[in-house]
Amino acid sequence: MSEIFALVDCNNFYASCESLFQPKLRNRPIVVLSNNDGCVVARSKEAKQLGIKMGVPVHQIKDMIRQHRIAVFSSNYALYGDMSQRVMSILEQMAPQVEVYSIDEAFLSLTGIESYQSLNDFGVAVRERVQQWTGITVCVGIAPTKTLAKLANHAAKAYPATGGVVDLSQRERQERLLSITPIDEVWGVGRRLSVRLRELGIESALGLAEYDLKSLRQRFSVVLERTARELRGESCLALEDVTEPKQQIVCSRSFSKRVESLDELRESVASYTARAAEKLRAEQQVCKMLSVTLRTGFFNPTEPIYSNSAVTPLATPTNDSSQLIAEATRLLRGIWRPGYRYAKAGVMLSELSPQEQGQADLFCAPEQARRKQLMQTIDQINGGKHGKVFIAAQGVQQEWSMKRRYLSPAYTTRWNEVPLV
DNA sequence: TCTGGGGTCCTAGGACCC
DNA sequence: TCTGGGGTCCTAGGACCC
Repeated sequence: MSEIFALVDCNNFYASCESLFQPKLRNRPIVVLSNNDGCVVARSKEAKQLGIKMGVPVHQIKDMIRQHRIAVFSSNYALYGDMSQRVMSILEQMAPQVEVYSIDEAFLSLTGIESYQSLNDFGVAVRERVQQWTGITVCVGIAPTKTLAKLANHAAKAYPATGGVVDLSQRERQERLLSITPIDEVWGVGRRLSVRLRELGIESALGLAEYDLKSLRQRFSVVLERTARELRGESCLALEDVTEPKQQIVCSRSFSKRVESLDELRESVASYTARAAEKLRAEQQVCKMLSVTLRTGFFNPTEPIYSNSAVTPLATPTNDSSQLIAEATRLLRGIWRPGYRYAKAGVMLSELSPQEQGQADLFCAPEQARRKQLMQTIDQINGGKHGKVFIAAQGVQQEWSMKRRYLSPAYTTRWNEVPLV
């Protein structure tokens, strides 16, 4: 039996989440900004129509914002994460297997459902239910490989006449779409590769699909060869519905202002470490390696540039916040230099392994057991996220912490911010 | 003034071993 | 005069994704 995948992708996800709770914004241009309110990371349909590009720094479009009365939001990940879970749980009810691929998209396995339901009807049903139950509009692309399903989804978004569902299970339809799809829109072909492919005369997705596989592998890599095979309809990428444990955890942020003092840097690095350690504990893992990075800005040519990082192994693998903060602070002291205006710092935990459960506790030192208890208690109070209880080294004022001037309320995750009707 | 953050996979090349 | 070759492991860097 041949495989069938669907890719379900939310339309303009962050912007849709925002307008959902402010109906007067419907049909108006909306942009959502990156952390620190730096660049545009999401746009409503109307904002796209105004020609606002993904990733553009917000200060470059401030005239447009005023002129077209564009609604501007800081990223509100509490809201988007919660809406995402609602959408995903509907998909899990409807499809036998689901791979949550990102905050706003999921691959489904539809293998076998054709015997009792048309693929297109299934796509339409998914679209309608998600719309009705969450208010979010999705598009559905259906095809025998993930890469083709991506392409189908792209077409469903680009051509409203499709009604938001494209079934590419027929070979003739695949070829027609491949021939009109520019090479850089193929999943797995980024900016660099598309330049090199065009030099070889490969302009369209069809061009890549029909290119000699062996020379693709020789000139590029097995990855691109796989993409070409997938475009031909040969499934090389399986549905990964069991999530593998993470291999590394990163927490880094740009500051809201330039930071020079070691004290403030220490606060920020302590905060990022605490956040990373929370994620590590939520994963039920421990880490063996810790690294700290920091850098100045590099857009301003008049400022001296400096960037550095330091890494250390841990004596015993751990996920204890205070222990990790102590090490991170030590690393930071080693790479901090006075006289620079720092723009960003970050922490990375790596060489992760599963946390030992149960029995091992019996033999670990009482002090260690107490610390473990303390971390568990903190996580419980904070609900597994960062919250009210924290370690003093993180600082209280946090003047460096990121700008979020246009943050919407936590409509769905905080009782006192629930929308009133 | 103002330019995000968090991940994965693959490859080439060096170190080392026999 | 003649100075091997194959294998593994690790790391840094490049490319991609959202």
